Amino acid sequence: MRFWLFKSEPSTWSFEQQVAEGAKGTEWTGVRNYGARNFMREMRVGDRGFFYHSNEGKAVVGIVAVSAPAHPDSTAPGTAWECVDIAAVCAVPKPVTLEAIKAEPALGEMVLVNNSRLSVQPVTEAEFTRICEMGGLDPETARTAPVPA
DNA sequence: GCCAACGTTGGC
DNA sequence: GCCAACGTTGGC
Repeated sequence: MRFWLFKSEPSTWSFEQQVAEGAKGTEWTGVRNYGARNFMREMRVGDRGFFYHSNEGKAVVGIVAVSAPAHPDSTAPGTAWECVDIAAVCAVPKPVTLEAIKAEPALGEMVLVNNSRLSVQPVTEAEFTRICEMGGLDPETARTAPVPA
């Protein structure tokens, strides 16, 4: 299992909206960056990720799971762009802010810190674990809890 | 609202 | 294939 980070402006698509969509999940459409697309191609069903609110909140607010592998993005012309489907697993009890992430030495190598504009990013297992801890969420639960219906 | 960083586009 | 111009993102 690998770990990822999905970034969204809450005014466009929030974690609360993601939760409301349930286990089937939703297409993570709109990514128009080749690096981000390539990461989505590497994703497998069951991989876990963080849901990050950019601009407003600027914090990791939830855990998601990949519910469908990469497929053409129906909102893009042609088939050059792809997306995966993701489903909400659970909220992070204490959202982990960008400020807190930057202040944590163990997270200094995160893509979020070093390339803040990439909207889909890989996260290492160590980073995943540390952020769960900071957010008051048992990392084992974050990795293994089933997606609620 | 500003601006820096970055990715993409398009002219050469 | 290079690079300047431009648009967008996202933190501040």
